[in-house]
Amino acid sequence: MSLAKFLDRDAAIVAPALLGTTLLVDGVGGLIVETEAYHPDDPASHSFRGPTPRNGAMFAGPGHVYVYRSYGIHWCINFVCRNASAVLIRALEPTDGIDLMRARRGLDEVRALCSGPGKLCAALAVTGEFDGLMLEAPPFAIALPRRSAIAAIGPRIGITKAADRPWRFGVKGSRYLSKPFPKA
DNA sequence: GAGGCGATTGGCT
DNA sequence: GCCAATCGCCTCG
Repeated sequence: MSLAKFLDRDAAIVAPALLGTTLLVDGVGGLIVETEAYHPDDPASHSFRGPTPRNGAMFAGPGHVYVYRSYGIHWCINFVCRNASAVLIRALEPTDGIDLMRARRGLDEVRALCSGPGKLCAALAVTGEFDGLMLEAPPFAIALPRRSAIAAIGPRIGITKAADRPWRFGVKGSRYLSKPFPKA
C-alpha cells in the first residue's frame, strides 16, 4: 500500500498500523513503537476547535506533518490522517544515527533517547520548521512494516479531556516506550 | 488586554 | 513525587 493511501484513513486505524514503521529524518531515527490517535470531534485534539495558525497543518490533508510546540518548550510530531485526524508519534526504538541522537540529547542511554514525544523530536532535530511538510518527501524517509507489530492498547497520556478513550498504542513488550502500558 | 492552561521533560526532594 | 520552564491559544471582561 502506498503511503498516501495508508494515511488516508481514520487516525484510530492508522495509529496501531504504524507500529513497526521506520521513521528517519535526514537518515536519523528508528522504529515507531508508540502512537496515539486524535480526532476533530475529540476535546483533547488540537483540531477540535477548528483551524488556527498553529494547527493549520492538521487541516492540510492526509500525508502532511503537523509539528507543534508543547508547554512552550518541546516539539511534538504528528502524521495527519483523513478528515483532520492525526497520529502523535510518542516513542521510537533508535536504529539509525544513534551517536548523533546521543549528542543532540546529551545522553548516552539508548533506551531513553526517543522514549517520549518531545524526546524523539529533539533526537531527530524536528522543529516547527517541519510543520506542514509532506511526509513522503525528504528529509523524511518512511518504511511501512510488512505486518504491523502486536499492539498493546491503553488510555492516552498526559491529557485531561476525554482521557478514557483507549487510543494509545504500543509495541507489546518494547523496552523503548515512554511509559509502561497498564496490564491487560 | 490580561490571566490561565496544556498531547512534556528533567532535576530536585 | 513535585515543580519550574516558556509560548500560543482560549476565555472572559
